[in-house]
Amino acid sequence: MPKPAARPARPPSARDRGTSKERLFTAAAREFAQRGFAGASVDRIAAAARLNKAMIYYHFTSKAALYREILRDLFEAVARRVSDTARSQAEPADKIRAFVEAIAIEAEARPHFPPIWFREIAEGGAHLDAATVTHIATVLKTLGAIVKEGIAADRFRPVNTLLVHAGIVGPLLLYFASTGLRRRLERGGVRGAGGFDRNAVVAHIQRVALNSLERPPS
Amino acid sequence: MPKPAARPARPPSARDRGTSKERLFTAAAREFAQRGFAGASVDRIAAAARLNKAMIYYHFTSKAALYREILRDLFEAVARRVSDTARSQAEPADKIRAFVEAIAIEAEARPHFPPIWFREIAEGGAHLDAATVTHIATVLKTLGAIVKEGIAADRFRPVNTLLVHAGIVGPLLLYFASTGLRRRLERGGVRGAGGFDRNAVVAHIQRVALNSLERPPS
DNA sequence: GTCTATAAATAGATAGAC
DNA sequence: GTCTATCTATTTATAGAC
Repeated sequence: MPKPAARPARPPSARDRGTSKERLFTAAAREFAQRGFAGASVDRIAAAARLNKAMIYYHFTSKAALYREILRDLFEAVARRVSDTARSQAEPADKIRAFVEAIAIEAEARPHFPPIWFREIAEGGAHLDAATVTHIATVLKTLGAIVKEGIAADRFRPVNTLLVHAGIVGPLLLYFASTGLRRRLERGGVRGAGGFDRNAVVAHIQRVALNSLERPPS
Repeated sequence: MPKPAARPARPPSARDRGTSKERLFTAAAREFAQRGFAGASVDRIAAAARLNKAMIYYHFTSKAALYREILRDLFEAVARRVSDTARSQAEPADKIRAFVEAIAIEAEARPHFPPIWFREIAEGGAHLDAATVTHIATVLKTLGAIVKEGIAADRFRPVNTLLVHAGIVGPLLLYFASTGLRRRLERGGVRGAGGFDRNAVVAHIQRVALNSLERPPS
């Protein structure tokens, strides 16, 4: 969704929130996350938004365009939050912690983020438009700048940014995307798979990422 | 594919390898990895195997059953290789290294593994049958046993097995599944995203995993 | 084992009334 | 802005000939 656009106060009727475009957008994000691009049905999206299918083609031009818009919105938000992270005067180590926290916050704020991102990776980024690629590049470059800063200050060892990124984003997305699967495994006899403390996960990933970066104090 | 079944020697004609069932299985794994379950078409699978669509229903009973069989085969192979890893007399640290290597080897031997696994996570494990869940549980339990052994020997700190697992499997799959996407990013201006050394990735993940586990030598 | 032909359902998309 | 009705293509699946 481009801009939430300051809306006048409205009776917030339980299930009837937002403009028709917003409702379609939300319903579509959910549907694409659950079923993937090919598996998603414009009929189901419209029904979930309590609208007719034709409204999707009125507000967006096609199923593919709607999906691209969701991807763009998603990475625009991630890129913005991550960028804010790096602009502070904090220590490099704290910036790494903030980077991890930023990804986690976006993954929680937009539950469709981890599943959609996993699917898009599997598809080789087939649906990413140029703007979205730019946002992803921003995330990578921001992390790269933090790492570089830490190395320059002799706090970090020289480590490839993409390895650091994979070490943070891989586990984080795996955790947030696997809620449903972990429940399934729990039922299948893997004890402890279902319940999991969000803060413990974030703290662990922060610690591991810093472990891989920081020089042992001399 | 249940058992490769000792086949008599056959003229290995360039593109005509294997029984019709094997060809369908291979083509299907590729198609499911590229397009996901919903996006895959039985017509395309059959065509890629140079067979008719009806043959899929002859050898397998449905598209869903074929997909489930691929998932089962995949995790059976992973579980077996990982189990072999833990049966040795090696040090706990070396077993962790071997675990990482085992996942990497399977991901390379079956290129459809990482994308299919990402998609299945996104779908909450909807297509996993009981046997497959057992294999996944075996992988988790094997890693758990290694961690426990290391803790008992006072070499590892007490760390939740699922966190260790996420720290290994998350980055590894992310790396192997993102080959296509990284090329796309490289073209989009992220230098160094495309080229990447497989051994460097595995070594890094081994090091990071052990960092998060091992007690500092006293 | 392998094929053709076809059934039956569902998909994305559009025209046009209101 | 929102709807109904419909077109067209594609889908999974099956029947039955060879």
